[in-house]
Amino acid sequence: MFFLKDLPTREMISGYAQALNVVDVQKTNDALHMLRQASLLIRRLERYFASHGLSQTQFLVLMILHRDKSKPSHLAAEIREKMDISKPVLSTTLKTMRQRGLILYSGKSKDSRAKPLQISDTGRDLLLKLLPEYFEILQSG
Amino acid sequence: MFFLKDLPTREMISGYAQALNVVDVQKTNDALHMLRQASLLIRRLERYFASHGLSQTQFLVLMILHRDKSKPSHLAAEIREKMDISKPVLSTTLKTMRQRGLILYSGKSKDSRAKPLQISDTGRDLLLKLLPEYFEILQSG
DNA sequence: CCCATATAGTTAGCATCATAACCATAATGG
DNA sequence: CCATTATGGTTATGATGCTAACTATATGGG
Repeated sequence: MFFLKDLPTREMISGYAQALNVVDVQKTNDALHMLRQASLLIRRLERYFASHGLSQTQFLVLMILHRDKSKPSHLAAEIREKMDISKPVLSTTLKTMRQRGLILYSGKSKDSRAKPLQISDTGRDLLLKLLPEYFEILQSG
Repeated sequence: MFFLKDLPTREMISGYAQALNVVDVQKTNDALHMLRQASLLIRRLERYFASHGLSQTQFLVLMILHRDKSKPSHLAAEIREKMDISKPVLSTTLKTMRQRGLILYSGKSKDSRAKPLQISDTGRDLLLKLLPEYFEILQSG
């Protein structure tokens, strides 16, 4: 997250520019504004997810499981290919989601280390319930 | 942070659109791309700060203290007016920064609850050392 | 066949964020 | 002038993220 309320003005960036080899003042300014906008949006999304007991990560896992219908089950490793997130975090996230009944483990793999999992009906229902306002928030920016 | 690697395509959003009253597919698409771009950028910045033992929040506090030279000292409450951050987080952040010698408490206030603080020479030196690459990363987007 | 290396997933320890509740002092106003 | 309310700051607790180190199974070359 990026929490600065009053961004450096272009004049200020220009001030730094002389001393610091800032090549492109406009680009720097744009990047700072993007960070601020995105942070505000993410915060709104997180608040929304939290109001339904989900973290953003949990929501995204549901999205991934729901939208890829090419397979009946998925592995944590496959989810991780679609989500920039560390292995331990995904591991504990999935554990939490299983405890809440949002996903379930089933199916066998040739690889006995792997643990195939699927979205549950509960998970699917929750996701579908959240989607409309999710898109609304995305569009509100 | 927003960690989805493969964003929903416009076709996919359009698919949802019918069922979910997504008014503006383009806007939704743009918002998702902005989230992804900003997340990647923030991650790069955080990695950079971390390589110098700072969190993003600590860096921003240094920026605020350094750029506002209108006062010799600042209060936590004043910093908070410039940074969307909760009171406890700022409190512990400042505590950490003081232990590391990046800021120091001094000066008296009429209000005996308040604790005026300033950036230290160490803090200023570190900030100035980090600024060039900070701007470089911002421009690299 | 077996040892080295890679991979699936978990556990441990730490940092950072949030909210809620708290202490202490200021300010206000009947 | 004292009770209420507001404000500056801290502490407690819990969620989520990270890296490092671990277990266990697969895989591949000698």
